[in-house]
Amino acid sequence: MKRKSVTSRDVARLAGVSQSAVSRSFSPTAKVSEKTRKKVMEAARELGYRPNTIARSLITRSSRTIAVVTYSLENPFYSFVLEKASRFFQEQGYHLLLFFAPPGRDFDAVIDDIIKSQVEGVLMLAITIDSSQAKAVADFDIPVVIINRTVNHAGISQVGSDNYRGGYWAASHLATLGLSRIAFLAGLVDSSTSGQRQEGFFDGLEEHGLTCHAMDVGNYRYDDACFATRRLFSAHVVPDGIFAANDLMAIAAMEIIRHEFNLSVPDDVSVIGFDDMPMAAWPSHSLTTLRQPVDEMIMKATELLLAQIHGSQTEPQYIKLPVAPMVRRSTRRPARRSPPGPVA
Amino acid sequence: MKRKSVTSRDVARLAGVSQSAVSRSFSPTAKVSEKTRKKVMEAARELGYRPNTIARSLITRSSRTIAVVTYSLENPFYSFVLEKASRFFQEQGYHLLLFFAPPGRDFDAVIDDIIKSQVEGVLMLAITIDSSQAKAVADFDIPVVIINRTVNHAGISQVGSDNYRGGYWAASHLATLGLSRIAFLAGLVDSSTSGQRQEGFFDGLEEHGLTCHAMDVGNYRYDDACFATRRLFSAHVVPDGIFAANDLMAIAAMEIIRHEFNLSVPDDVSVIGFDDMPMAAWPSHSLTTLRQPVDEMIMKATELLLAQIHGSQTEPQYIKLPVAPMVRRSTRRPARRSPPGPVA
DNA sequence: ATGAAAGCGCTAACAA
DNA sequence: TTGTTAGCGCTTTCAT
Repeated sequence: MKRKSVTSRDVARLAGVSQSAVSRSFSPTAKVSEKTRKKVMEAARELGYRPNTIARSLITRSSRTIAVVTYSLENPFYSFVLEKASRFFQEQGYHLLLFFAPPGRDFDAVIDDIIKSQVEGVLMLAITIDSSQAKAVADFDIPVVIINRTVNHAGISQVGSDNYRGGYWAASHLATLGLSRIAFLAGLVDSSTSGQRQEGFFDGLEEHGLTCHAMDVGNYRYDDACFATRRLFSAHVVPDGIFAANDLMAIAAMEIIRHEFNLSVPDDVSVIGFDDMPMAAWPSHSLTTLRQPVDEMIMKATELLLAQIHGSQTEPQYIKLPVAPMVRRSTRRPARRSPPGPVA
Repeated sequence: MKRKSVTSRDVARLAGVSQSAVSRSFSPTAKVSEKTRKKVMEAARELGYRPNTIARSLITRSSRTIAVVTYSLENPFYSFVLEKASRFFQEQGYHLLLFFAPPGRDFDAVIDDIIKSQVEGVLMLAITIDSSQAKAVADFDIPVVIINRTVNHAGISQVGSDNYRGGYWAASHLATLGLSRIAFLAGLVDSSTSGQRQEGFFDGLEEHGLTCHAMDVGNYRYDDACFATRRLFSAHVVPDGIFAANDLMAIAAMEIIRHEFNLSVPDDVSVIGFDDMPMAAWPSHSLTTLRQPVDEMIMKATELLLAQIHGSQTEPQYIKLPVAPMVRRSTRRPARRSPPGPVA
């Protein structure tokens, strides 16, 4: 049945019905007699007919397509989010258009591309956009939900977790361990997440009468985090605690600390990450980290986007979910306190 | 300029030109006077006009869209491939439609979906399809390239690496190390890759007068590989060498061997993987593995798909690239041979 | 170089 | 229930 393009007209002709009868037969809600539908389906099968989704989209002005935008999949946290969210939308009958943010900051072209492609919604994964870009999309009435990044321009729904409190907890935990040379390994410098985690971290240190001993930037990437760690540990006085703005960088730091500087984690250096990606729990790493409720984030984000598409939710939402500390073996045991019994 | 839908007619009216002039102005190849184009662009900007890609696709019958199909992104190897290939197509001006294979074997619905969406090509990542499914797509003259899986039905281009020789090398290497209880950790049982690696592995063992000591299945997944490893090491006689059909499973095996059975890799057990994903080189794992030339695979696959789309390459290609052994520290040093000098 | 007109393949009124 | 008709927004002849 190899034919270049079988249209509903061809099917109609073969089935001896009108072209609109064919259209109706392929619409689940339309009312067609069983007899007609059967004839149509038979003819369709014989010709190998498939309704042309593009033509349908043009007239219904609904593409049933959602754009997902991400900047990289190096971090397994985001490939996980991508897969989960995609499967969700796929189950809901949506198609997924995937966009990668280009290396530079030239994001406008992608925004333009997204608008032209007539998607019904946009899901952004950790994409930092500025307010003019946000406005460009909003002006086209395309619902947008952004995961794990906040943008100052209102009008865009955001789902994230409590980065500030996460950073604060990290500082408190390291301080309570009795450490004093605590360093921060930052993510992408212009990302809201890294900024908020840092802020909470600094405030937490201050609360314990400490200041940040050193700081470097790993751009949320493995390689960059390795370089940053080498710099931190080439200093005259090396850190005894590190808070990295995500797990990937935390693991990179541990690799370097252990295998290049021959120091022990956690005996010489305690390390804390952020995300709790699956790998963080692998025994080799056993990384103490802040768990982002990723399933809940995905659920909220996808449902929110769908609600906005269906018009049942017009106000943008700003959802901040709590993070949960996962204490594992990359941080040392707390300093000995007075025992519970009578003092010795 | 928030308007629900600005069409080329609206722009034409404002610019005082015909609708076709607008269309031409947005087509790089069309011949329009500079004056007209300027007027049009001005009006377009003022109204916030964006050409409707869907309408364009309908008439040009070219969607400039490619479908990428994958079954999971748990394995970083595939998120890497996905990202690289996507960026390539994006740079070539194509859109990417992302499909995940459903959990069960019900792949027909996805195939149907892909055909209906009028994509110009399909890139399958490690997707096992049967010949009827392959035929369904081929009948619609949609070019397909499969990465890392072979399908028996001809007519579909395939890009992979030499799984058989990889398996053979793994067996030889372990045998040369003087090991004798060598086990195989299989991937997805119905995948061609796992089968071919196993075949080469078994033949390699036989060549050295060995047989496979034990075998289990890890489905290419981390968790399943952990379970499989536990079973292998709960046996009366435990393996002293393992060849896993991919890196992810090999690393899982090492985690279990080291941290649950307190054995040493490589002193007690040597482990070999397949893929050489970036993580394999991390010092903690330092996994001996077979490197798949992933960049080359992506390049070949994307170029091949493009060539088929443009009609310059009609015959399906079957490309098998060589793999390269990467010897790291998860396999022990070779057994001492007679020294190069005079025998002691 | 420009405008008028004819569709691309489909859905959705409207009649019958 | 069915067929007829009118577009969806665009590209592309064909005259001018």
